[in-house]
Amino acid sequence: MPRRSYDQYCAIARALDAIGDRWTLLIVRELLAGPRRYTDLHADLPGVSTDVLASRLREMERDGLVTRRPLAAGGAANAYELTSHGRELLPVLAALAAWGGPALDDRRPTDAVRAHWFAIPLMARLRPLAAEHRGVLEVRLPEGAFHLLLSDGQLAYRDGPVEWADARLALDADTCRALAAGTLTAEDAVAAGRLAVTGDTALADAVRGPAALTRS
Amino acid sequence: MPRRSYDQYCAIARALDAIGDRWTLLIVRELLAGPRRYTDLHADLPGVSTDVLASRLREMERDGLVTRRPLAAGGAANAYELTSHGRELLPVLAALAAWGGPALDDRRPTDAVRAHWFAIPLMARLRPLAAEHRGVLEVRLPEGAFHLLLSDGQLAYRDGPVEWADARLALDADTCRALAAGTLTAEDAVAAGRLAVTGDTALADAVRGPAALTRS
DNA sequence: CGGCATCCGTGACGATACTG
DNA sequence: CAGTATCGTCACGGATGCCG
Repeated sequence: MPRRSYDQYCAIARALDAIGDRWTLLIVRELLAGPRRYTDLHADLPGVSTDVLASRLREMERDGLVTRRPLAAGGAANAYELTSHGRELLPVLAALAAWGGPALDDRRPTDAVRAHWFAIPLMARLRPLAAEHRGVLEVRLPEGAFHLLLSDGQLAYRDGPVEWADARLALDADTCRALAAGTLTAEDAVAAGRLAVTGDTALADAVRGPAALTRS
Repeated sequence: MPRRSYDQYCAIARALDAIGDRWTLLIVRELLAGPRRYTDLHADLPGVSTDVLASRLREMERDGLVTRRPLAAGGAANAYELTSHGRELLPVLAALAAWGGPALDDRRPTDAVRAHWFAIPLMARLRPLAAEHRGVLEVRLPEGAFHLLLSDGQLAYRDGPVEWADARLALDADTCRALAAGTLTAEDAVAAGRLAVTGDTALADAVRGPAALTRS
């Protein structure tokens, strides 16, 4: 809850009391990729000032969204991690991503880009796949890599590449945007040389197949 | 988009650029109940200052979320109405309501209450009903009334009572909260005298029946 | 070097008063 | 009724400094 509460007996207003402040939901987006350190967060949230980031993390800890854990005994390094209450914000971020996706049609020169920012939009389209497969799907973009964890219909993502993956995608940001938007199918992207799918697992075959990543 | 953009090539950041400002999503919540005038909005958004409300409406009009329409020729009265782009924010509000619902467990004496603020949480639980029935469902609380429009799986809500309804619910705010949270079934609420369902239509029977408004 | 705290300029916010 | 004008306060963003 921010300094200024809406003071309304309304579920939406209560939610906005907790996560309506500037940067808060973007911090959740970062922490959904796994535990991160202060410096990592600051690097992947271009534009946030140091004091605002520290202040938000403190508020989120107080509100039970985030826990702070020392990385090494005696060291000053902390890892910030979402609580289960914080992870439950994924549907909120997914809804926001679905609504804001079309606004990615114009890419401004001032825009920062990180690979894992495409994880949530992609997850929305991979949900049917997650119901039938489990495994690790790595996604490589020129800007970096992230990987998706599929198991029992559950989906999660982590930042960075991974040593072993059931399937790997290689593509650029615009292709990733088009796949997530449903304006491009994986088959068409492969045929156009914009997407490479590697791996000889069932998951890799499923990603290549016509059932996944179809046009919306 | 606010004066301060996040400048991130990310669907979530783009969405927050458009609707992340204070009060914006609550204005959407109000306008989802149908076209409203400035004074109506101001009355149902306790705490918002007049200039901020006017400023938000201007920004939302510029961003294509809202249209302004003169009510009478020559009169100064305008009606603000959501565009289809604005109405597509309903899933975002539904996700926020689902996440923020548990926070309604503590009702603070400073909290304002409006009946139609329960519409979105209730709609989430009535979605299966909307797939099978069409009609108008009025909900009366001590604080006021609203009604839900069901047709072909679509759900919408309007503020205020309605002349004719297929079914009417009468209950208090806490019962409504419990029904929306899934901690109370309609059958139990009727048995406890906390809920009255009137109407002799199929919709009324369905609301009374065990299939709708069950425990979560 | 990571993790903030402090200072400062700008702008957003909230309350009140006022106007066509 | 439907906003605009004014003003004090606070939040934000940028830069810098401190301290283990």
